[in-house]
Amino acid sequence: MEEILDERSERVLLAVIQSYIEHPDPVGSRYVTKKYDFNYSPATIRNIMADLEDMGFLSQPHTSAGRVPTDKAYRYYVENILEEIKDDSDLLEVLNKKIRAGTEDVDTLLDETSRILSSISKYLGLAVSPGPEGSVLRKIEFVPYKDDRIAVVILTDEGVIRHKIIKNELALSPSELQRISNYINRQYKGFTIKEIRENLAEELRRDREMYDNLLQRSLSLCREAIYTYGSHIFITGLSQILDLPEFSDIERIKRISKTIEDKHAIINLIDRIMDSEGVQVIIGTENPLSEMKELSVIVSTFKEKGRPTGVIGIIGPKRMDYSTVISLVDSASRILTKLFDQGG
Amino acid sequence: MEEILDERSERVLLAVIQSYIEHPDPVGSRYVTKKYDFNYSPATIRNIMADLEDMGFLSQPHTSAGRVPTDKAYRYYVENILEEIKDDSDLLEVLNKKIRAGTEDVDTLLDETSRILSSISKYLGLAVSPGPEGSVLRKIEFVPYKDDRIAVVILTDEGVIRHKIIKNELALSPSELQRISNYINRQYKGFTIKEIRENLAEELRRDREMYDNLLQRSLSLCREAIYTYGSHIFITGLSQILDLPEFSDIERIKRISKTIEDKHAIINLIDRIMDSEGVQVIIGTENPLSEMKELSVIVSTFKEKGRPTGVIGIIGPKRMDYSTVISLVDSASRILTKLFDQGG
DNA sequence: TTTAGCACTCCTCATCAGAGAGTGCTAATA
DNA sequence: TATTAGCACTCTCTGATGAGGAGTGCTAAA
Repeated sequence: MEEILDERSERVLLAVIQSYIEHPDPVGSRYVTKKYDFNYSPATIRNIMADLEDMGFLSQPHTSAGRVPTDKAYRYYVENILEEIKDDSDLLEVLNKKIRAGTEDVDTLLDETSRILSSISKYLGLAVSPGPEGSVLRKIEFVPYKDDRIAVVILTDEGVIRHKIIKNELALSPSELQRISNYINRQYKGFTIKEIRENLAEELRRDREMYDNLLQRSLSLCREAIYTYGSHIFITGLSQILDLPEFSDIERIKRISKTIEDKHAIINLIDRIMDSEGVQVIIGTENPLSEMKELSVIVSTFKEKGRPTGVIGIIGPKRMDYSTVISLVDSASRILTKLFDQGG
Repeated sequence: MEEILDERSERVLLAVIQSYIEHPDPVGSRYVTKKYDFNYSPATIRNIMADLEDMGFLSQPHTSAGRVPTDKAYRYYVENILEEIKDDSDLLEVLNKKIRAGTEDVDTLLDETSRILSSISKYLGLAVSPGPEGSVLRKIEFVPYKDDRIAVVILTDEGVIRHKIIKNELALSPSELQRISNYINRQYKGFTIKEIRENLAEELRRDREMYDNLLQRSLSLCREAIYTYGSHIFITGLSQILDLPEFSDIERIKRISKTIEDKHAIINLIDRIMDSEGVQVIIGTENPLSEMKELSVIVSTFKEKGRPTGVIGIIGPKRMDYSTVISLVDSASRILTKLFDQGG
């Protein structure tokens, strides 16, 4: 599967990619020799580049243009060539400070993180809050609100807070609500939302005949409360990437802004990532979302108690500065993980 | 101040504007006579158009092009020509249904409303939740959370729910927190957040010497809780307006997307509107935000108990279909107002 | 007061040629 | 045998040119 290039070809490939990352113009053989002072003539480089094209690493927009890296080239670059990840302590400082200064509500924190990632990288910042599997119930409160309404507040170990208003169809009194809160808290604290959902379905089925009135009420109320619990997704910095030369094409901008608005699709994408360790790099067509075939996505999970809970990342053009971005995402996820383990 | 046009000029102006709204190409005299069958020749129309240009209603991109309406023309159009507002009951149906089906949390409701306005109008949807002046405290709860954290939940009469995590620096016990909740609720229920803020500052100053310990704690905790309370702003549908021909210019798109991201500026704009009755139309350069000089903003407040609480609206190109959009915004604000007065 | 006629202006679009960048191939070279 | 110089070729890009068209303003006639 994995092709190995001899050192010389690799150097040429690296040169083409680097040049293309700097400015998105097709790279010619002469330019490569001059800029990266090879000890070979343009003709030799041309031969090598022709070989690289045959192997699928480079492509030509048209016969007499220079070469452009393919997705395969970027993949090879990320896998094999990339220098060690540098810890950019300046940026980390900013990130760290901002994160600590802010509120501790996870949604706000992630929104902020996404913005920071965007402003440092000049690409799109991405952050996804813990979903039902990653959210451990800490406390649930049923607070009487207007006449026939109840406000439910859910607090999780991870720091996610969610609220919801539901109808008080059974006309439960404040003291009953208090008792229900207590019951659910006793019963389900420490379980993930997903586990609670499943448990609840089970119990409701089982208790249908046993018919303990308050219990039934509690359970169905609780079910309603956590029914809509899901990840929140933050994508920020659209105006940043509009400055990039590859987005001078309006059709592209349209596609991208539609993709960003469709958060549903992105949640699906994220689900696949949750199982993997470390920083994930998804280049162009590797992405199952075809709308993102001209973009690369760099993501990493952050963890709480060793379990992946959420995702942060950066979305940018394929010709992005991978080493910087990867280390940035990596560092950010470490910072968040540390923060979570302290704060938990 | 207000110029009056004779009927014939007005008809010509109307024709130019309507044509330009249909498609953004400069309108020529011949086209006007043909399309809107005037009983005059192109030459006559030309003379009229030249007069309208002198008066500042029309302008020419270049000597031998047709005419384009100026901001002044749109203003005149909106003030004088616009037919009566039509109640588009189909759209209202959709809006009404969607709004009722959704949750009752105001932020979610407004987000949804903004999306609906956008999808119906094909422009940007705008919605702003009640700020400190428009939010009447219904209930505040201090819930013990992690070790040294308190979750504060604020419920308002309008249906806004806000939560915040604050540090429990004074190590207050759950029962103390309960007592504080009770105290604040008794004291401040029915006041707006703004009033509470002012009151709180006052009381804190007064009590500094009197020194009732729990009271002091309650007040400062409460202050911290409502300190950050502010409007939330929802602007949706960027990808919608990218399809419009006037946004085929990238620089424009950049400007607009930057403007949208800077919600701060928009909040300022909104503040001015809160005092006015009915639907407001802000055309191009009338807008204090210079970044929006190529856009028009149609907004209206919605009310609770006769008091304006929030704002909804539509942002689009200047050559928008004003009568439809105005009636849409008007209807939407009525629906929300009704909803609020029932639900309150 | 209205309109026909006309010269004029300016934009748009297609065409074309020349410059430039880059290639692949071949033959000479180290 | 690997490398390189040379060269013909291909393709894009740019700017110039010119025809066509839409629309105007002005003048003079109806």
